[in-house]
Amino acid sequence: MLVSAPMSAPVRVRFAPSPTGYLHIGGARAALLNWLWARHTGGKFILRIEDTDQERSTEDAVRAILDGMRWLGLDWDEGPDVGGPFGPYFQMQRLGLYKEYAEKLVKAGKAYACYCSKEDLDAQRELAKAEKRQFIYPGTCRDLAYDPSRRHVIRFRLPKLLELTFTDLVKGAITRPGSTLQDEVIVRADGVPLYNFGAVVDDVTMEINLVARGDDHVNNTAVQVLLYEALGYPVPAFAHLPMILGADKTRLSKRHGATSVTAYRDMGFLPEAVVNYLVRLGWSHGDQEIFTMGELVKHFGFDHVGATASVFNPEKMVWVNQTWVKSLPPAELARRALPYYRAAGLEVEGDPRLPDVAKAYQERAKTLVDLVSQSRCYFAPVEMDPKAQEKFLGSDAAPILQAIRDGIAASAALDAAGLEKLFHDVAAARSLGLGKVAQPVRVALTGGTASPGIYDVILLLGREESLARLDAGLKLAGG
RNA sequence: GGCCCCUUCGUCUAGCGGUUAGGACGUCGGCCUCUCACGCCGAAAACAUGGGUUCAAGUCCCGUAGGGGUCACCA
Repeated sequence: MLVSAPMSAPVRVRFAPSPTGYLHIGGARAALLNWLWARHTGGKFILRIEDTDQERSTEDAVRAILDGMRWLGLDWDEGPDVGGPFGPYFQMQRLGLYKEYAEKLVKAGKAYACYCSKEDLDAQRELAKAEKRQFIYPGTCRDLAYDPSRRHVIRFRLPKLLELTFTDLVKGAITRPGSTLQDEVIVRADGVPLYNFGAVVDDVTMEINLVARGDDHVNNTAVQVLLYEALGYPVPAFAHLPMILGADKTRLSKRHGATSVTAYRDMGFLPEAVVNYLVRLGWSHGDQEIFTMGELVKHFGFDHVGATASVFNPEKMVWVNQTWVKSLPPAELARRALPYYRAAGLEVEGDPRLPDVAKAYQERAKTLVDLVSQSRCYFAPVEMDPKAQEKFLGSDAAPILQAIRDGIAASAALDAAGLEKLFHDVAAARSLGLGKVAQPVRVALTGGTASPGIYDVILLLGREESLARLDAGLKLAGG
């Protein structure tokens, strides 16, 4: 008989990564949705490290995952570093617990020792494959006497059943024929539990009442439901989140480019934007595209998580990021850009122009890296683009540069209105369009053809630097 | 191959029996303009397919096709 966890209990959800690599996009989304649900309901978000695969788990990966989550702003109420009442939160530190629960099952006849060798089982699998048969463990050791002195694993004794149905919050009812299930190994020969058992024991003991995870786990769920029952605990609610695919519609992987969240940090994405993009991949709230964390917490629910896998679209993520870059207060944007300036070798710390630079560039920068590279001319010598020079700093530019130079040198105080008058006067005196005046000046001042409004550029550079660069430009123009 | 899940513009999606099938990214055209952006206006672009149920189906049911996932002493 299935027992459902009472949903009136405070929500306890978890993210349980295995530390075999960095925090990837898919894991980040699973973590995010769990976190949002916990915050939405006022429940708890637990972080548990499933490090029972000793071959592949590393401490570096643990660090990378915690890093990624912190960067995204996903704080956990219980877990590594913060502890909690149901710890420890690393599975390898909970071995005694699994042993205890496994022994309970064995004593109750719900699990048994299996002495089959890996080699033997592999051979049986091969044979089945050759005969185009499905291999299901035949229960060879089901009724053997328990002999702890022989090397053995523990297998779950599958109850007789026609089929098993559980309800998924995003996919609805999912039914699995009992004939496709088998006596799964739940504890290895070395006493370390396997995923299906470790996760269930932990979810039970940590009082998790909603399990939201990638839908690559749907096929594990039937056995897990049976394990909850065998252990005598209520079954939690499940929400299986569709995969994130690459452009070729296969599961997102390294082949598809950057897949770690920290790679996006390094590329100059804002965490708000990554969160915003990831949540919209599969979840929606009407037509709204841009959400603050607060709005997400307010509106998020599994009822609007779609059941279909979605393709990761880097262009749209860039757009989301750009939208966020535009919306940050300039001083804040400047503060966020600091590490990226440093990474680019630019010493900008304490430069009072920073917020103004950010303001001038925030609607043209798609990322923080972009912001830095576009604005480096204020913090480093001009790097002249040869094509720009050839096109705009010819001999005909010399008198224009000279006129602007003289105008700036003669002006009492530099301001936008004065500069506008100067440029218009210079243009009018020669019957030129404003562009004919502004472009050579822009190239002389920035080294390129694209920049914010020319008056803003001059104001950012200041009188001395502007004059110096105009002089240098004059030299190049043969003036 | 068995089993499970999925199927609205190229992509992310709205839709929860009656809509000119809406929005967003991207694309294309135009406006704005000192460049680049931003912004604004406009265009092309979708219900995989075949049967049902119903007065009425993108919405419900079944089949087919396609896609994804999973079949370990990995998670």
